[in-house]
Amino acid sequence: MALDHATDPFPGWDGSLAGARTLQAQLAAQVNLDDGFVTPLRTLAGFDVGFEDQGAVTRAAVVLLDARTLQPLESHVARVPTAMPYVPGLLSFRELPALLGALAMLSHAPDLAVIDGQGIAHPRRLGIAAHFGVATGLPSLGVGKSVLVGRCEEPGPERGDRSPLLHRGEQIGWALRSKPRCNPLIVSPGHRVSLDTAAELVMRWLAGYRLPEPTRLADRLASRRDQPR
DNA sequence: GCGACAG
DNA sequence: ATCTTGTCGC
Repeated sequence: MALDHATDPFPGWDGSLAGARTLQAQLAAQVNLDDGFVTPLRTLAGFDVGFEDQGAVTRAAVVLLDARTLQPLESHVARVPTAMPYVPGLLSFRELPALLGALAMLSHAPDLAVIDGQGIAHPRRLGIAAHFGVATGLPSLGVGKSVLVGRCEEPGPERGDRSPLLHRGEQIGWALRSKPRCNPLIVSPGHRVSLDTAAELVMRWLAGYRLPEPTRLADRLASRRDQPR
């Protein structure tokens, strides 16, 4: 996928942490929470990040899947020098460059991107999945394994049970029981996906595991401590 | 001021 | 995220 419309993910950023937070607030205003993806979805892209050389290299994996069969069509791994430490709330400034590198390796743009981490379930409503969506213009949503901000009730024990994740009086996502006896997933919209749809889509992509297929397959690629070929 | 804090 | 094998529970 040629990045013809590639926009700078950090426009005008001065490199400071304060500047990063200010930029997040600005970019968050561009997030669209109305469903704006093609129906029916044809392709999905799952993304995840891992590290090599004690963190010196950031490795982003992407897997393109057929949205109907959930079968993988192609996958790639991008490696870029790590430029930022992990700072809670600023994850996208550390991992987005690698994710965009992986996206650029796809032969075609996906109809929707599924990213490991939060969408709008973030202090300033711009978790990495939302940031990715605004930067690329692609519909996106986040699937996290734990909460960054907000509170929620423990969802019921059945597959599909869910409870709203609340923060400052508004719903920012869901705690979703994707599999019995497993900790709930934290699902939130990224860009061009609504709150309700985000949870429904993730349920649709489950195949017997805690993680939905797009992120499960990308995870497997991103965290292999071997075959750097 | 003290904790909490995606990956 | 990463360092790391077997082990307990369903």
